[in-house]
Amino acid sequence: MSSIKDVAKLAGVSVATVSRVLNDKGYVGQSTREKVEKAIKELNYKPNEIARSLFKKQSNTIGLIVPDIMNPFFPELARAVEDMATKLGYNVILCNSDENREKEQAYLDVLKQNYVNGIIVSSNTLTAEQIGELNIPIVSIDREISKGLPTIVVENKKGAIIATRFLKNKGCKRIGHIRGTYGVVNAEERCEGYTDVVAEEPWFRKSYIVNGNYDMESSVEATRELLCLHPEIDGIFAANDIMAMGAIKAAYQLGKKVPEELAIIGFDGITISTIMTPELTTIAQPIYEMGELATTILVSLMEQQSIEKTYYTLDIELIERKST
Amino acid sequence: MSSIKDVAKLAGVSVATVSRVLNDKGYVGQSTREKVEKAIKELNYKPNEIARSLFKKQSNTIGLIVPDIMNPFFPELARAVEDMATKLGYNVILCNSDENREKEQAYLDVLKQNYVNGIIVSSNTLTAEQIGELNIPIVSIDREISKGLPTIVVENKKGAIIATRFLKNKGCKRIGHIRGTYGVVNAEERCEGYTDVVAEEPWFRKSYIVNGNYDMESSVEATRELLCLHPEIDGIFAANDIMAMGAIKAAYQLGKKVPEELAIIGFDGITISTIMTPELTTIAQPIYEMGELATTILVSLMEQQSIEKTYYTLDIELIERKST
DNA sequence: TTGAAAGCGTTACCAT
DNA sequence: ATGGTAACGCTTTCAA
Repeated sequence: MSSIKDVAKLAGVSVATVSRVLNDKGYVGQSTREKVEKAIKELNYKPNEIARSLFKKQSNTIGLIVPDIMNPFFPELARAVEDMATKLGYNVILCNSDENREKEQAYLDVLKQNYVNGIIVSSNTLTAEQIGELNIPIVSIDREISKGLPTIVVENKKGAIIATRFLKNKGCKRIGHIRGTYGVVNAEERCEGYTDVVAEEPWFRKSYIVNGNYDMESSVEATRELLCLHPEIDGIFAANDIMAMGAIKAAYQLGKKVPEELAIIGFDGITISTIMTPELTTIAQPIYEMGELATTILVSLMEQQSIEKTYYTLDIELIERKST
Repeated sequence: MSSIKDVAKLAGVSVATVSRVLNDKGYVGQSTREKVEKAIKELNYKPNEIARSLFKKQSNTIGLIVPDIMNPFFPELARAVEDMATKLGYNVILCNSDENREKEQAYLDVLKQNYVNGIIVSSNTLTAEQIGELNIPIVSIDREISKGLPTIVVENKKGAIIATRFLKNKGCKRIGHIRGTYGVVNAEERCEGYTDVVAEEPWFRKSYIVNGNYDMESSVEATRELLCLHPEIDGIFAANDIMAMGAIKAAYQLGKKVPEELAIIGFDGITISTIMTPELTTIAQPIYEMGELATTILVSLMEQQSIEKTYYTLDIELIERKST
């Protein structure tokens, strides 16, 4: 790989001059510029980003930390972040924290050591102080960390309320809930929303709520338990789509017809939920938009542009399909 | 952030000494080492990876370029690569090429400019020469680029043959094929396998093969066309699971029962294929193993360890579930 | 308008 | 056993 020195030598100028044309900064004569450009092309020279980063203390990169890359929600989000980041001239490093505090901290260190300009994170272990110490722009997505931090979330509670009410209006007499991962903010909020709606029902008991881990397996398991314990259940609100899909599967295994005997509604609106049979009814988040918005805000922060607002609560939308 | 100089100053030694204890290289006295370690802890010092990379011309990072991060196959692969890379002490940068030549080239440049130690790529536009020019270890996964290059693939043709024969043995009289993306090697191979089995059938015509793009939408579309043109079809081999899921959906829309009136088999064995209703019969690739193997091989290459073999054709496995 | 040189944070070589 | 220093490839300040 040729370096700036090679270009300078070939063009018969100093490296300073080459740097100037590279960055379009400072004065450089027309003919000199042409010479340099010719040399660059001839050598197929590409600036060394590492050296640049060392000097600038910035690497033109943003980090994206997600808790579970196997949940389609996050690839969809990642896709949006990547698209927007590319558009704005940044690269993205995708990190999978596995919902694990140590891994997350390790990635944070790595990102910092690699001079990322900013980080988008979906975390429930990170605290506001930790972020403060990091001393680099961060936006939180999908999960609120602290009211004061730049954040993109949706109205989780409201969504859960809509979902549960919807089930009720559909005629469900007994509604169960598959909770999201214990300790995750949005899981709490969605559970609260559900509870708000059913708390007053005479039939309601704590055991109508079972724990899942936002993944399929745990949901199949949880749903089976739930349905064995409460065979009278005729409606389930799952805290995300993957778990809703797991619930459908469990219902199928137990010989319950969806939606005839059991209505199921999810949360997220991931693309894949449309190809289930039956297609999944869900509370859809504007996933792509969330990713774009997070990126835009982060970049504004990084580039110190003043922005009106950094905490966004996006709206969700009930999409009725065939599982209810 | 504190630098090596700060540590040296605090410990009352030279930066060279600090570097020695950091890397456990060269002589350093016991008491000196302790002083330095104390200073490191006190300052919470973390070496600057960028500076390290600049000197070493290596960034302790491997690049992973995939064509479509929305297809669950690739997150699963990415997950395996990431796990193994972390285990071996490397970070991974995930890039989504979108099956697009320019994006791919751009990422290749970016990775190179960032001194990645090696790259794992799933590509059908990349040529052997391009890779040679890159002058950095590369392993190709999921798609063969050239026989001479380190490669992890599966027996695509054999898998396709097994799939098609299986449909035949199940009693299907007319079998159609949803092809993968045009121009992608494994799509060709899978199509060949299918053709091998049905070519001699009296009913067979070219129009039993329709084109999909390895994604859901295109497959729904293609399947509808196929079934309208050939309503007599009672078996479909889709070149990947996502398209098989699309086919199930299309069948459902057209009022065809799966598997009673139409058997459908996919290819890949992605996790999500188990939660369809009906669960998808598929030719499963050992996805996680492929990712691990690719990473192991790449790292061996990077660390110049001699390795016996670099071209791996892994075996596939027919998993019979409910869609056939 | 251009060039020389310092500096970014490391590592490794050469002295001592 | 330890320290000084050149070098990695770039940007920017200061002089000319």
